[in-house]
Amino acid sequence: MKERTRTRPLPRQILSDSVYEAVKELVMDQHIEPGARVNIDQLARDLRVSPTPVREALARLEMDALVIKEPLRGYSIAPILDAAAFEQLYEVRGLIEPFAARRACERANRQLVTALHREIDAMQKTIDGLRPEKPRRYRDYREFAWEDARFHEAIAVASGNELLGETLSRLRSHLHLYRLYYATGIGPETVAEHEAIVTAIAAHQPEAAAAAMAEHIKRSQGRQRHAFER
Amino acid sequence: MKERTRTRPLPRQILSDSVYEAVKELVMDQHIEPGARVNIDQLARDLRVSPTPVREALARLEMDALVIKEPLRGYSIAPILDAAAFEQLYEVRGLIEPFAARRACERANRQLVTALHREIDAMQKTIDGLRPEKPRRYRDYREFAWEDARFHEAIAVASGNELLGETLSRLRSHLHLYRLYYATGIGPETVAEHEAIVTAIAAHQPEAAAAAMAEHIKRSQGRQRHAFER
DNA sequence: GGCCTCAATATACTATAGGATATTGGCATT
DNA sequence: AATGCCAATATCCTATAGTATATTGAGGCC
Repeated sequence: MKERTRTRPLPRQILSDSVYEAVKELVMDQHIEPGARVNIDQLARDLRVSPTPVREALARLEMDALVIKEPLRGYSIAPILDAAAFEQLYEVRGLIEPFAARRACERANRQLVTALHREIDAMQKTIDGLRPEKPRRYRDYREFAWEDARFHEAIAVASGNELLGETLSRLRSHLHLYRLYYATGIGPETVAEHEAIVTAIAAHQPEAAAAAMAEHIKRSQGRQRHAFER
Repeated sequence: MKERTRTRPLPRQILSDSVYEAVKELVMDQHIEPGARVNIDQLARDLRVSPTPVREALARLEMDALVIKEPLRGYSIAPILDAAAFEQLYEVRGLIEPFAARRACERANRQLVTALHREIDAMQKTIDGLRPEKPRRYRDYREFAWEDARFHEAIAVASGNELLGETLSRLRSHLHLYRLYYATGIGPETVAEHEAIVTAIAAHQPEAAAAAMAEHIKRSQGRQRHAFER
C-alpha cells in the first residue's frame, strides 16, 4: 500500500481566509491605493461580511507587511517598495536564492528537471500571448509574474530545506515587485536565464546553478530598477 | 534642531497585543504543551477577556508558526523543533547571519562596537549570576537566551538592511531553540565566540567577522544538537 | 490671524449572543 | 465483540451591539 492515493485534509474556506485573499488581491492590484487608510467597517460592508473576520484577516496581512496597524487608529495599506527597500530585497534574494539553487541541484532528479521545464514553457506561453499590436495589459504582467514566482518557488522547494522555502516565500518578493507594476520584467531574457539555471541543474553542477541564479537575480534587479528612474 | 529628542509614537497596548504576548509566553515556557489543542473560549476566560481579541492574537501567532490552525477545528500549539527542522534552521542561519556580520562590519562605527560590548557584558552577567550551588533554573536560561537574541539582532540591525533583519527575526530562532530547553554550560563558550565576532568587527575585517559568525553558528549548532541525542 | 478648547462625529476595539460545524458517547445492528 | 448510526454536547465561527478612543470642525481667546 505504498502508493495509495494521497488524501489531504480538504481545504475548507473560512470567511477569514476568503477576506484575507480578497484584501491581498485588492492591495496587489492597487484597487486600494498604497498608504490609504483602511476603514474596517467600510471594507466589511463592501465584502458583505461583518467586521470580525475582516479584523482577523488584517491581523494576518500585517504579518505579511502588506498593511500597517496603528493601535486605535486603524490599518493602512503598506507603501510601495521604495528604492532602498528594493535594493534590500534584491540583496536578500541574491543571498538566499543562489544557495537554494545549489541545494536543489545537489538533490535534483529527472522529475525536477522536467517540472522546471514545464514552468519555463508556461512562462513562454504568457509571452507568446503578447502581440506587439496589442498594448501590454496589466493582466499579462500578472500572468507573467505569477509564472516567475512559481519557478522560483519550485527551486526553493527542491532545495529540501522547507524553512528556506518558507523564508523566501515570506519575503513576498513577487508580490511587492508586482506592486511596482513595472512591466519591463516581461521578456525573453527571463526565460533564457531560467533556462540557464535549469541547464546547470540538469548537468548536476551545483556551483554553476548557484552562479546562474545569482546572475539571474542580478539582471532581474537591473531590469526592474528602471522603475525608480525618472 | 538636528539633535532634538527622538519622539516616537508611544506604544499603546491593545488587548489583542497583550493576548499575543501572553500566549507567546505560554507557548515558550511550555505552560501549554506542544501539540495541545487551544480552546479559544477557555483561553479567553483564563485571560479574562472575550474571544474576539484572542482570535486576533492567534491569527498572528499562526503567521509566526507558533500555533497551527485547522479550519473549523481550532488551533493547536506547534510541535517542538524536530531534528530535521533544527538542521534546517541552522542551515538558514548559517547562510544569513555571516552575511549580516560582514555587512555590519563594513558599516561599523565606534558606537556599534561599544553597543555590542555592552550586550556581551550583559550576557556575562547572566552567567555570573549562576552559582554552582544553585541548580540552574529555567529562568536563568531564559535570561541568557534573551541576551543572545539581542546580540544577534543588534548585528542584523547594524547590517543596514532592514529586510535582512526582518528575515532573521521572523525565523524566531531563539524562540524555537528556547523551546527545546536544552542548554547546560554553554555560557562561557558563547561569550567567547561573541567576543571574537566583535573583535573582527572592531578591526574592520569583514571577512573575519563573517567567518567568526559562521564558526559561532556552527558551534552553537553542535552544542544544541545534543537535545536530540538519546 | 493664529492657536487653543471643546463638542460632535466617525472609527476602532471589545464583549456578547446566536448559528454552524465538529466531537463524543450511547445505542442498535450485524 | 465490532461497527455504524444518531443525538447531545462542546467548540468554532460570524454577526451585532456597546464602549472607548481618535478625528474633525467650529467657536472663542490671545
